[in-house]
This record gives sequence, structure tokens and C-alpha cells, in this order.
Amino acid sequence: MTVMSSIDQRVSLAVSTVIFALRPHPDSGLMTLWLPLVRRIREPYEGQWALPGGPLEAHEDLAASARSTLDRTTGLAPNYLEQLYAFGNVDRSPGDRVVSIVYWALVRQDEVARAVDGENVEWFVADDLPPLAFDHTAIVDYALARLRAKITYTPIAHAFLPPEFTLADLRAVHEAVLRTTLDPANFRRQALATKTLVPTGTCLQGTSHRPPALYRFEAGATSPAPEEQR
Amino acid sequence: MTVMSSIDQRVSLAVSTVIFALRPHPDSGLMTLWLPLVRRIREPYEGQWALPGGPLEAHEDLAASARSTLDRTTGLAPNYLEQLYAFGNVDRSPGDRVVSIVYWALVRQDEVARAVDGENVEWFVADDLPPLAFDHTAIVDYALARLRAKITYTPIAHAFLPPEFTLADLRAVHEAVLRTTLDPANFRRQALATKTLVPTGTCLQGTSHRPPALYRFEAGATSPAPEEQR
DNA sequence: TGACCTTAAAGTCACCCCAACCTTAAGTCA
DNA sequence: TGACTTAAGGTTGGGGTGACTTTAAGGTCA
Repeated sequence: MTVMSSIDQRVSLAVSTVIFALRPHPDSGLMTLWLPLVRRIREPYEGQWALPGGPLEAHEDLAASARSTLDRTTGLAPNYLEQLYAFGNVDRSPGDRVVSIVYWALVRQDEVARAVDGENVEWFVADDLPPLAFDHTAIVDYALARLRAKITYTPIAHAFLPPEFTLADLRAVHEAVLRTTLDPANFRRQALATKTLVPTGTCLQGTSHRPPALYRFEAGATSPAPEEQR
Repeated sequence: MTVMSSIDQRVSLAVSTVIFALRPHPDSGLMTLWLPLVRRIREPYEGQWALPGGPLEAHEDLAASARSTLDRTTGLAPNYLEQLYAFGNVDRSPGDRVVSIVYWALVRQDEVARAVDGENVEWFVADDLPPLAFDHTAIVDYALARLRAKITYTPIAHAFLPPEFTLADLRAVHEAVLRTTLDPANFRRQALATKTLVPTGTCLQGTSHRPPALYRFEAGATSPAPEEQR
């Protein structure tokens, strides 16, 4: 989509998405944040890695555009999707001007359709990325900061988890995202204090220790932004 | 600025700004949030009030566009400016599609140039607005929520104040924005704990009581967003 | 079967922050 | 001088948090 300004200069309007998933780190084996990137097949930055996205279609809402990008890239619907920021500085792209409305999404790694992970899509460790095209490195940094800030005060961790999970699972998500260790007892106390966790009444069996209780997230516990709220 | 999509449907890219200032309420006399609106002189919503803004010029950064709107509307530069959200649902505007990147700004009422407050610009009490064009009522509500949330954990109140001020002045800003009364002693303690206040060493004279100390804000205490940070 | 392992779950304690409240300070005004 | 007003600082009790301990409930293996 190309914009004709009053002085006949072109502006493109694109929607890109920072897609996060958790997967073990190849070296340490610790759970780490990963995100998919797309190799550019055109100038500028041909051959470089960039955030998945595309031009805004005239008939599509902004979030819908992010969703379809997500579907093309990972083959699935997001468990969490929120607008990050609109990047539009004049000099952020050589040649025609591009305004990018960037979303960030959380998905479960085990749900990612393997088929799409070929060709020009590849997953990378979020904190150890190659040089990216445009200002995408700064965008990812900003998205990482938002994710790490937001997981501490909103229940978005569930987007990385199956419907039922243990408190250890939940804690592992927090530890992976925040790159720290958390005291199990204190984490439990403050997690249960949020009132967003509902015990299923059942316990996880088959562990070689005391079976942990399973929990479910309270429905409708997330509320990202104005337009997505419906 | 008009966008030509692949199927020849038009999309406009606009930048609007929610501009806040503090001024006494006409009835109660209490300090209240006000914002300027512009009367639409064209369809759609002709005659209705709308947020100030305009099409994005191809040579202008997003924040620069917000700044120039601010200048046209109030005749001054913002003391605080931050991107709020990009609103772009297909149905938010009848006729051609409009994607609006909305900023919010804080200014000092006493700095507003009276000249521009004529014609089609008028200031309204932020919590008691007439019906607005498009989805602008929802946008203002969102901006109000952001302002009220952010003033509680970041030092943006200084944007409403002159360079030197008393703790009572600062508290009055918080009380006006949050529409509450705050305990003076506790407010003092937590304001000073932020380390963003620097005592000037002087006191305000001419009061009919104990003269209050004057403070100044630590330089560079605000950090809104990625692109504005430079 | 029982010692031993692991993690779950609950409890303890000291500390910090905060709301509510009180006391003293330092001016003006009648 | 006394009354009044707000500034500025102090006190106290409660809630939340971090660090830590204790008990519970399984499995594993000699």
C-alpha cells in the first residue's frame, strides 16, 4: 500500500509483529525466548533478517493484519496480541518512507506448525539476534522490555502455557522470560494472591515426587488495548 | 495524504493529539483537566468537535507532526509528548479509511496563546465533553486513563508546572488529575523519595502562612518512548 | 520394607512501604 | 499577643515481600 502525499512523496503503511515463544536454549538447555524472523528477498536490506509483516490491506483491521502475518509465519493464532508502537521516523527506511505499526504476540512453541519453519522463516534466540534490517533491532529490544515489564504485573504468562499447568510451570515461564531464578514459595504466594488462578482440583501424576496441583487461568484475565477489546 | 492499496481502495494516515492542560473548573473552581477540540468544517461529522490533528506530511516524523498540530492549536511546544496508540479499524471512519496515530501532550494553561483560541478551536473540561466525531471519545478516554495511570508512577506532573514550584503545587496537580485529595504529609514523603525533586534552597514568599520551600525537577527525568528519545 | 531422594505446600520472621494521624515550625492578620 | 493557616517532620499499625524453615507426598533403590 503506497501513500501519495500532497507533494507526491510516497509513504507505505505496514504492520509487523514481534512473535515470542519459549524453547530450550541450544547451548544451556534452559528455557529461553525465541522469535521468528523472515529473510528479505528484496532491496533494501536484501538477504538480511527482518520482522515478519507486510503492507496493511485496506480491508483489514490493524490487529487482523498482525494475525494474518502470525498465521503465515507460524501457522497459528496468537494466545496474546497487543499493539506495541507505531514507528514512523522519516529516515527509518532508505527509499520510500514506511510507517510500521508493530504488534507483539505470544504463542506456544509446541503449537507452531513445523511446515512453515522452512524457506525464509527461521527462529532465533531473542537475546542473541543477528543484525536486523531497518530499525528492527531497536523494535525487538522495545518489545522485549515491554514483555518483561508486563509479565511482572499482568497474567500474560498463561499465553505460553497449556490450559492446565502447575505452579512450577508458571514459575518456569517467568524465570525464562526474566532470566532469573525465583523463590518457589514466594512465587506461589504472590501468584495465588492475584486471584487469576483457579485450582482444577486435580494433581499432575507421574512425577517422581509429591504431585503438584494443576491450575487454570481465570477466563478473561487479559485486557491489552482499546481496539482489541471486543 | 492518501494511500492507494493494491485493490485501489484509499487509506489515509493521520496524526492526532490529545492535549491536556489544567484550568479551574467553571462551576466548582477546582483545578480540572481541559483539552482543546477543533470543530469540523467538512463531512463526515461536519460541525462536530474532534481532536486536533491532520494528515501526516511525508517529510515529517510522527512526533513532529504532533508537535506542529500542537503549535497550530495552542501556539506552543509541549512540555510532554508521548505516542498513545494507533487507531486503525476499518469502520472507524465513514468513507475512506483513516489510520490515526494518536499522541498525548501536556502543556501549561498559562502558556497557551490566547490568539489561537478562537474560530474553530475551543477548550473543554476533559471529563465532560460533547459528543465527538469518529471514535474520538474512546480515544480521549484512553488518553485520560493513561495520564492518570502514568502520573502515579512517573514524574510527568512537572509538565503542568513552572520550573520552580512548591510541594503543594505538585500535589495540587496530582489531585486535579486524579480527582482526589491526597494527604499532604504522605505525598511529601513519597514525592521526595523519588529523588527527582531538587530543592532550590529558596522559599516562596508572600503567603499568609509558613513559607514553603521551592523545588525544581531533576533534568532528564522523563523517558516516554523509543523514537522520541533523542 | 525402609532409608533417601525430590519437589510441593505451608509457615515463620524481619524488613520496608504506606495510610492515617499527630506535633511542631513559621509565617500573616486582626 | 493570640488566632489562623499551611509547611514540615515524626509516630504508629497493617500489608506485602524476600529469605528461610518445616512438613507433606510421592517415587526410587538397596
